[in-house]
Amino acid sequence: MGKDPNTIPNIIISRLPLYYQHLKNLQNSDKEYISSEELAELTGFSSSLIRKDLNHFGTFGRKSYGYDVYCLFQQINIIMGFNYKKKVIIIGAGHLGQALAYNKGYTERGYQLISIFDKNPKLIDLVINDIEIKSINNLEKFIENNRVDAAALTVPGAAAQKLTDRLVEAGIKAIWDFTEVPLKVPDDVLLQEQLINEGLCKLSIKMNQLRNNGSKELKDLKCQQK
Amino acid sequence: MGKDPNTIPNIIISRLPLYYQHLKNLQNSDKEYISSEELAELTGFSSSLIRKDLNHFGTFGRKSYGYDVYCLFQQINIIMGFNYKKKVIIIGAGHLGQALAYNKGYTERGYQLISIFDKNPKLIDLVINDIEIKSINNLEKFIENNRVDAAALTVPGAAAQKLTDRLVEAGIKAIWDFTEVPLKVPDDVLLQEQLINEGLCKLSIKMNQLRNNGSKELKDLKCQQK
DNA sequence: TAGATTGTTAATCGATTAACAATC
DNA sequence: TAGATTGTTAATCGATTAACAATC
Repeated sequence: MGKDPNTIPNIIISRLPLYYQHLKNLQNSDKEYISSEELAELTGFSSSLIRKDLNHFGTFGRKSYGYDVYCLFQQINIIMGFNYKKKVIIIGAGHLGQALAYNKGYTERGYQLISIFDKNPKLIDLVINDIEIKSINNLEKFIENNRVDAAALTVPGAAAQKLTDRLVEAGIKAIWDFTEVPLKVPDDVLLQEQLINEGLCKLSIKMNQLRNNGSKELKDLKCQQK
Repeated sequence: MGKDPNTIPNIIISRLPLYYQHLKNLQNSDKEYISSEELAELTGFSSSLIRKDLNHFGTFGRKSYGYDVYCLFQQINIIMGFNYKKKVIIIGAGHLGQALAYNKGYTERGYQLISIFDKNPKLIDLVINDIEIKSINNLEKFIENNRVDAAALTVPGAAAQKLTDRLVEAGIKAIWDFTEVPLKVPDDVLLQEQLINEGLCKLSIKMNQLRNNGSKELKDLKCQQK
């Protein structure tokens, strides 16, 4: 699977969202062409790496000009599958689930948010950003009657595996997981973790390094017990 | 800087949040020891890599037993700087900012959320999770009177750079950035991107690969124009 | 034409894995 | 003791960078 020559290497996949982000932002500029060197400046990756990443998918550049900003963005959209329409639902209408209902990121990435589910009777029938919160009791029926390509999971950790099982059982093949608990899914189901607090972790680590002046103190730690 | 032998390699930093997550979840189990092989099962990293990562910081294991689940968690907390207290504010009380006000991830990571700011008069004085939304006009005064270690930025892209400049000017050294626009900060300010839609991107790429049966069609793309 | 910048190969660098002695 | 599992070295693997011919 990882050896299929047609599979995109994970290391490239990890950089694609950032390429997308910058090329999207460049669409509003008056820039027609951008060089790999300028993209390097923006993304922090080396120009050489960028040229190599792009050449994995095809030939996009124009020698001595660079890359056509509009065209490259179109190609990145194709590579990321954004021109393919996907329907998504949100499971859990708590604070995070509601915020995700207002997220502006779906459409440009080819997603359409079609429903939100919760078990709390006080939330059911509430309308969030034009989308009515439905009872979780109706989840299976809804999936049966509507093509649903992906589900965002924003429920408390304790409920997460049970709801995952229901989603899988109902035929969902892609889960965007915001819970911070380990979930089990069959091999044919895509499980994408979104560690909402990852940035908080990394900032803490880096602040700590600065405090320690190069984390000298993080060198010979020990577990005390025998 | 990257060559300082006391600096934690970025590649290890990138794995630490996941180690933390799993060790935290293990605290509630009755497991006393965990082997690198079991951690490999949980995290998806190889046991060899895990042992090597941990040995970067010290000696935590017990031969033939594995790692003490409680003690290793304590050490990871130290490594990540979570036992050091940090005060954080949120800039932007929109849907995402409000959801972040309810985020349960601060305390366990050593953060304390102390204030939220917005420019919308309708939001000012509103209380979210016991925290009063303050006018952005009072930002500088607040930072002057309170130690603030980090700021979460959840404002519209158009306002992002201006507010970043104000935060930097006021002395903030760490920014947790949820905007999807490129921000400029001085070298001594930590800027941590949190691409909220990254998971949506990766799911789309992977769904697309499956559709294309190994993305054969993503091999010889071209920009049409001459 | 001279200058710029790509696409791509070869060289380098660094990260991961395999293996195993040490030892609990 | 026999079995398990660490810590660590050496070997391998893969990713990044340097370099440059091609060419716009």
